[in-house]
Amino acid sequence: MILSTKGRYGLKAMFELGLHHGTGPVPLKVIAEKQRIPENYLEQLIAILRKAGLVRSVRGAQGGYMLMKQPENITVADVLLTLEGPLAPSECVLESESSSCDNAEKCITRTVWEKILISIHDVIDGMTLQDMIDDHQKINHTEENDQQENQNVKEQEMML
Amino acid sequence: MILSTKGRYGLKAMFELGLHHGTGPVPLKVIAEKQRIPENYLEQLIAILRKAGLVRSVRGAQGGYMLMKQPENITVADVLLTLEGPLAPSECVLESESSSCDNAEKCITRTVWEKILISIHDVIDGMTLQDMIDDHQKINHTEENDQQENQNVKEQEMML
DNA sequence: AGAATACCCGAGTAAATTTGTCAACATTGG
DNA sequence: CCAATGTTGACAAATTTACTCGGGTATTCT
Repeated sequence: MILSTKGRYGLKAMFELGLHHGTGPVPLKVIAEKQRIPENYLEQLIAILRKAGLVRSVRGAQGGYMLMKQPENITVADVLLTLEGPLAPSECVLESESSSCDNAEKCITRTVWEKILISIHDVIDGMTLQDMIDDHQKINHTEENDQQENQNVKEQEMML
Repeated sequence: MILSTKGRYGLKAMFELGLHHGTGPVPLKVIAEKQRIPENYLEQLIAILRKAGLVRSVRGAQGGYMLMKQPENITVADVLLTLEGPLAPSECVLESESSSCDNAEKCITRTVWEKILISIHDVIDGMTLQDMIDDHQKINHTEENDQQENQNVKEQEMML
């Protein structure tokens, strides 16, 4: 697996927060249950996201977490890079270590890693939480366009 | 890092074999030294590549390894998938496990993983060992086009 | 034949990472 | 106050990585 559960759980959690954006803080417990993430573990992950400035917390009863920015201003890359670190196929294509690859301009495999890295970033930089929410709405509506609206809400609660 | 040393070492080794393609078997020791790979470890990796039908071996003195197919018929994907397994960002986008994602059509993060997977495959399926060799030759010639040919050979030995 | 060379195979393992768990504490709303 | 919730840091089992090692087998050269 290319991504660890950190990135996978983290994006799910952020998507969940996106769904509830503008409706007050969402408790950790709720995020964990709806997205099927171990609550104690999510605790650690969301702390990382908070320190990175992607979510903010409200302490105390009726507290919880909410997105720090609008869903259209948070990319998938923001979330994944925060939790996973750089998604480089090989260390030699990290900006911080460009000098460590002593024969950088001669290493042919390096150009392969660069192309992979670029293509990954094409995807994750170009996709925001809002895009994910839009996709989600679209799927929901095309599948249940003859059902009641409150049913839609109930279905949303079950999304992975 | 997205790839482990298996994939990274493996592609380097295959590239090295590509450089020597058509000139008889290359001993493991030579591959290991030129590509700076621990010889004992490479032994294991190349065994996997051999079982996958990507290289063949010639035993005995003056033996070694060579590509099973032409460099233009071996893709980067062939090598990486053999050594790393599927390069899926998440297990839910594996063909073998499509049913394990019980809410497959509803899981929005899954569509993100799918897009990443597709973009990675666009790169690795579309690139062969011959492409890498061509790139390598091009770099070599533009940098040393006024030097002797035997110097070129010596430089090749030093490539990572 | 015998030595050198090379591949083959399986066990072991130290270090790092992953994937959590747990407990105590701080803060807030009612 | 007290119940709900976030905050923090320590701990740890399980897995993976990245090898090392040792002995065995096969082939070729001289």
